Amino acid sequence: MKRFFIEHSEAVDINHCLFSGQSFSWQKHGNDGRYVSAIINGSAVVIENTNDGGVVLHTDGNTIGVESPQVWFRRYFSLDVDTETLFSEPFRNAHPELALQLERYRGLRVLRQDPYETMVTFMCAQGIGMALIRRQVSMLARRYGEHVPLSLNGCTINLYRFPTPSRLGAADPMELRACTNNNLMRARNIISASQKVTEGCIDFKALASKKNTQEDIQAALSRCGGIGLKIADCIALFGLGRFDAFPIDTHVRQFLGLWFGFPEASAPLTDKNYRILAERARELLGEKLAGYRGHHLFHCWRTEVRKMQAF
DNA sequence: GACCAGGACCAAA
DNA sequence: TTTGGTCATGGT
Repeated sequence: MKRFFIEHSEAVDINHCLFSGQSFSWQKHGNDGRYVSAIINGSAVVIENTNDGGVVLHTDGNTIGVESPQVWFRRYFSLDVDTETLFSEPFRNAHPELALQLERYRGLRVLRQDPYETMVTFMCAQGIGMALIRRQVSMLARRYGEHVPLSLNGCTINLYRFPTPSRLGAADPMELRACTNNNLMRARNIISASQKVTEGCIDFKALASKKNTQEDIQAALSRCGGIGLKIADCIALFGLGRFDAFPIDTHVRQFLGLWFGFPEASAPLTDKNYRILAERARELLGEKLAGYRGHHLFHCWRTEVRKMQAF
């Protein structure tokens, strides 16, 4: 493993990032949890938290994907977004108590993750708890992903690459269902969507283009079975780097009602109501970074109000 | 034992 | 257009 010291002037709360950014593949190591590991863009990556204005990045090569580790870190943790001034002064004045709570999460980053991995992961996230979601993703990688043993400080860590689209596309649904909470429909949906990626019917690079509106992306992705508005928006936000996407789940709906008094938030989340709420949220938070800001609100809500289990 | 957990989808009203 | 049931299982 090679070591790269990554200095960053902006605050980065790695642990919150990795949980909140849906990075189910990360693993924590050591009693103090100082080391976290994963395979990103085909490279083994270990982040060592130094808590002194930097992190040490351990990788198995000089690049991650096609980028240098420094460039990768900046892009993956979206350090190009200034989270110090994420919420405008008018917003902070209008919601002073909330603004104070949000201060604690300034180091939270929305990650730019692999779109295919993001897609499959969120397809596993329907109507069940976090523990089950993480287990499904972990089982998929173990059963269908390539094994990568990693040596760190004399200990061996067993990592698994996330399966390729062609591997999952060729899987037997009856076998795959063991990894999808025994849900046969979900297994079939993942296989079908993976085939679409392999065949090029779903082209993430083209989808991410700024030329596409949120509606375009939602329409293209929800042609896949098992992907509705919410999952499509999650793929856009976390996998396509579209920080204007604003996914609304049960938690988002709750805080839109409680914190901002949106009357529509008390109604069920039908497609029509979803679109109304998303539009109102974009008006409140600004178009360009609505999803990024929404994720800070989400994480604050989950941590302060609805206690979520730790990373 | 009930209820909820980071939904999608179909049929019926 | 909205409502209700279904898929599934583990934690509280």
